[in-house]
Amino acid sequence: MFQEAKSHPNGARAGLLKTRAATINTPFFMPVATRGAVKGLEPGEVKATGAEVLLANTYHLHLAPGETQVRQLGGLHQFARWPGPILTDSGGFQVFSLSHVRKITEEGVIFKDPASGLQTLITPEKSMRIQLDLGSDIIMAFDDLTGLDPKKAKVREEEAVERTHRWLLRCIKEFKRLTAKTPKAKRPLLFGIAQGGLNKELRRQSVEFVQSTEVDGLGIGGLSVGEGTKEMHAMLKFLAPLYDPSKIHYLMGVGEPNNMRYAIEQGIDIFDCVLPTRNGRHGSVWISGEKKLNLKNTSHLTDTDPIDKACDCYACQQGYTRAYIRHLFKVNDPLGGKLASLHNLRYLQRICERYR
RNA sequence: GGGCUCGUAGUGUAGCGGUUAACACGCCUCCCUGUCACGGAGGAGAUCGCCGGUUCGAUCCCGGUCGGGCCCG
Repeated sequence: MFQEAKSHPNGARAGLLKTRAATINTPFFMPVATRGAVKGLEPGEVKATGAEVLLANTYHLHLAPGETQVRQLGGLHQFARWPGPILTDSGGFQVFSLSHVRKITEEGVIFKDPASGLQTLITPEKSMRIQLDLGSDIIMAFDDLTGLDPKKAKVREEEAVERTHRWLLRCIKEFKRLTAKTPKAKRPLLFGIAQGGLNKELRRQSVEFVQSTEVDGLGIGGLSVGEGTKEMHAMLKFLAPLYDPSKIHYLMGVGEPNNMRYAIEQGIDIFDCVLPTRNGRHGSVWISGEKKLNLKNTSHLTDTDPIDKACDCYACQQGYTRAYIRHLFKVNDPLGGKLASLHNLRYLQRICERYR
């Protein structure tokens, strides 16, 4: 359940999201723990960056170790030692990101696991079951996400939006069936996802449709998939007045600092993104002044500054120099990626904290 | 002293009588948005040990020379 506490003339708002695991202040950013871990980081380290909710992935955890295994081991919270809320992505994004190894039908999506070669059918119903088995606190509807292929975009986009809506109804039905006996306070939340690519009319219809259902939150999907910043911002601005203020608004996959700020001022409450951790592991960090720094660059060979003098993250506070972290990257020590990840995560958390 | 073998980018290796000499690693720069991802894309870098010969043309063939390695005395 979401409760708006205050809003700012700039469009940003702060509030509380009540989940069965904890009540969280919004806006917030979720680090991505696809397979149950924020790559290379322990839960305590992630928490220390200010993160309170983690995002895990239905498809990846279904493949390994499997939801039955996770359930038998006490659920994802127990398994991964993260007591806070966990949001699970439905596997819908993999319809897009693994588009070369999947086939969409009305029933669901057949994925071919590139590692084992095994084929798996994920349907809206199955996605609900997996997420409940995992023990997720915020369950995402299974959606159909298109890319931005300019040739097929229009037809495919309409089809994707309509299918996403049909699948949402199936998700809700299955979710209700499976949680019928669960007391309301112990039930996870269910978020629906609006699609529509860069088509405003489709987007409007989709947002309105999703908000008209019984979902607890509205996910904005299908952005940050290759469109330019201008297009994305224009869409966020267009959508802002359409949101139901009593619902929470989750912009899926966005986490580039500028985009996040912009989105918060367009009424967005939740974010997730792989950028802070993936970029971190690849040596790229954000520093004050909206700058990006590549720690692997030779210019840091003898650089005794911390990543960012103004930063309060663990890596900067410990006094690790850019020269040292560069060295770690050069010799392939995972500590480099870890420190940079912690730094980037903290950078995004500070943005959210300021808005709160 | 005799025989054999090797010498090509920072390193390790390909290669072939014929236009810009290949590959891996390393190096440099950029990229990454609901994670197939310690990943991806570009780039710099070699007078092919040296001298001479054969040839229309030599990194490649021949001779010499220098350097490394192995074997026999």
